[in-house]
Amino acid sequence: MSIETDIKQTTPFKTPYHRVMVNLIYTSNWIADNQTRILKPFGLTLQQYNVLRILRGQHPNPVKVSDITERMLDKMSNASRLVDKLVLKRLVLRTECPSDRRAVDVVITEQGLALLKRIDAHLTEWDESQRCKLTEDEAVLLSDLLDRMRS
Amino acid sequence: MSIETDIKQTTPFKTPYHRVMVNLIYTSNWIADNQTRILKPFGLTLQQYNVLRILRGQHPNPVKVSDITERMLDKMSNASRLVDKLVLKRLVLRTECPSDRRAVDVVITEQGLALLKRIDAHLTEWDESQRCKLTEDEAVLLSDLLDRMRS
DNA sequence: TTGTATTTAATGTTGTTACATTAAATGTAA
DNA sequence: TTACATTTAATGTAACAACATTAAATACAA
Repeated sequence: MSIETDIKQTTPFKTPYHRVMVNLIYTSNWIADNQTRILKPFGLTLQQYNVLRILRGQHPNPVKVSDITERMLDKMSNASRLVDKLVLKRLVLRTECPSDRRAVDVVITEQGLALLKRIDAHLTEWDESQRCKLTEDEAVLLSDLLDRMRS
Repeated sequence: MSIETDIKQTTPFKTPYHRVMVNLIYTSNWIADNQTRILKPFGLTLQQYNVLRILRGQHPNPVKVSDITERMLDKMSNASRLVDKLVLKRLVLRTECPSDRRAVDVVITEQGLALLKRIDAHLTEWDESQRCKLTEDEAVLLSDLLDRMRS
């Protein structure tokens, strides 16, 4: 369905550039909504899930809170409080970094890894179900266009 | 810059499909951040701005709160409270819908239209500055790929 | 070493969002 | 009409985000 139909736009967009901006935000929200719905039964927000993924990417090495912030999709202020939540759920461990006592090392626990594994099955299923809509070449092309947009 | 560099991704994405999902959310956040920064001096949030645009699109006809909700880019629960804020700033008027007393008609004021006009100049300037990054054909292609992704 | 700037994480505050609930108006079927 | 379901907006709430500030540790230059 075209973006105009989706948002019940009555007047046409001024330019294809404006159309693509609106379409991007709409599509991004659509993806985030889908993923949030999948994560909800597991008691994780999208952001908490992203933090866990970052930690798994470095496992078994620790990641500093500042590094987590840098790598989050939305550069946000609060990796600290997100890690708090994950510590409460015993999905990560927080320890003082030995080489720099300002910094805090965060590591994903076995429990965290196990949860991610269960969730990945569901998210992958959704990914697969979407996959047929674009060919692999089109997915590559789309990513390249996005990269150039931000360049 | 490629999405991998932007988010300091160390391990490659599993598939081009996964890459495009991450890239989409990242790019959408990038656009929203830019627009939010432009709107801030005018005391509007991105959502409030979007509501005003929807109202301008129908001006001088009123739009019901439920219609606003339907047309918002992120289908959110709170058009009601957003309209509250805009009423306080005298940018919109809220009146009971004569034909259905459950519904509430919202209309943008002259003051609202004037503010939008001032803001549009700035946002258009940003749009223009970004425009050279994609040709018009590429913008059309990008929108089409996004539409198909959601199809 | 000392003083100053910088980095890092945590916290305080304010506003926003997500979700559930409420209350009023309307639609509908018996 | 009456009873019941549905629609609509508003509100209560808890969690979250944005932004500024704080406090501690470190870097660095004089």
